[in-house]
Amino acid sequence: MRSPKPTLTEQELEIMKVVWQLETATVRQVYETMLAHRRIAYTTVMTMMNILEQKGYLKKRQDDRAYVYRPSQPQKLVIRSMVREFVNRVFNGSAEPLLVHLVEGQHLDAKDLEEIRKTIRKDAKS
Amino acid sequence: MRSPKPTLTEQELEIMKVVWQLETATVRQVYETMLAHRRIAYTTVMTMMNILEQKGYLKKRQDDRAYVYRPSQPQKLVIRSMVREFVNRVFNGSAEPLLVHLVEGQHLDAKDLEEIRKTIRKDAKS
DNA sequence: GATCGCATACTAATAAATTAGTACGAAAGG
DNA sequence: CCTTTCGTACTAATTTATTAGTATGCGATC
Repeated sequence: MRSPKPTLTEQELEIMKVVWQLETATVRQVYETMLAHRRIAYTTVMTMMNILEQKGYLKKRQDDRAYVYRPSQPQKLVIRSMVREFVNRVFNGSAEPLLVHLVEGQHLDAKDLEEIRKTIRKDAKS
Repeated sequence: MRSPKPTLTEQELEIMKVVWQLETATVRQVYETMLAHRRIAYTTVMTMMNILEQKGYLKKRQDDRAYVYRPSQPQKLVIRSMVREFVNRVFNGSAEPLLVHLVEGQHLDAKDLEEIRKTIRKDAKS
């Protein structure tokens, strides 16, 4: 199972974000957290967490009465591969045009740019 | 019709890329182009181009026997809003972390970074 | 020990995305 | 004119995504 993991759908990502946030979570905890943002059924959350486990994004472990889930990969890694996929899909794999869009599209303000400059400098030395 | 256009699905984006490339295209032209990359039926392409027209991404005009389609918006604009959406979905709207991912994730090589530095400098002055 | 609360397993309804088939008309070629 | 070609319109099968219901079990409480 050297999983080239199936990709996360929109809703699945929402769940993953919550679990990453909580680090470890039961269905109920995720459910409660999501309820704060939108109407959703407990069983919906459960179904999706099961799917996420099948897809290899979550691991579950029995604990007392309920399962406790935890991410099987750090958020950074997963998001990184989502970025890679997006770049492939939209920009045919080349990241530079994405940058141009970000800079030109007012997605980034002056503070961001300063941050980036620093990051680049640091990175460029290594 | 102040269209907050429905978003493009994966396959629809493939079609749009071809049409942007050709600037103006019939179903057959798009079909031929796509055939070079993968097996697909003529009618599939037609169906999708109809959907794209309904969604407001393509305009058609009768010309001789077949319709001629053209993009109703420039590629840059559409892609920009896809980027915005992605940033919203994955990074809760803040673009800076995306940058960090790009830089750290070996998506960008040294030449890219130089390019970006220039872009940023230019942009920062305005 | 019957009932309530909470958990899971299993099932399923609905919607959206993807792919394509069939019918049919116009025109082009013989 | 009849057949082939190419085009559209309309229909639809299949898959994937999204959302949730129902059945059922277990432990705590009255």
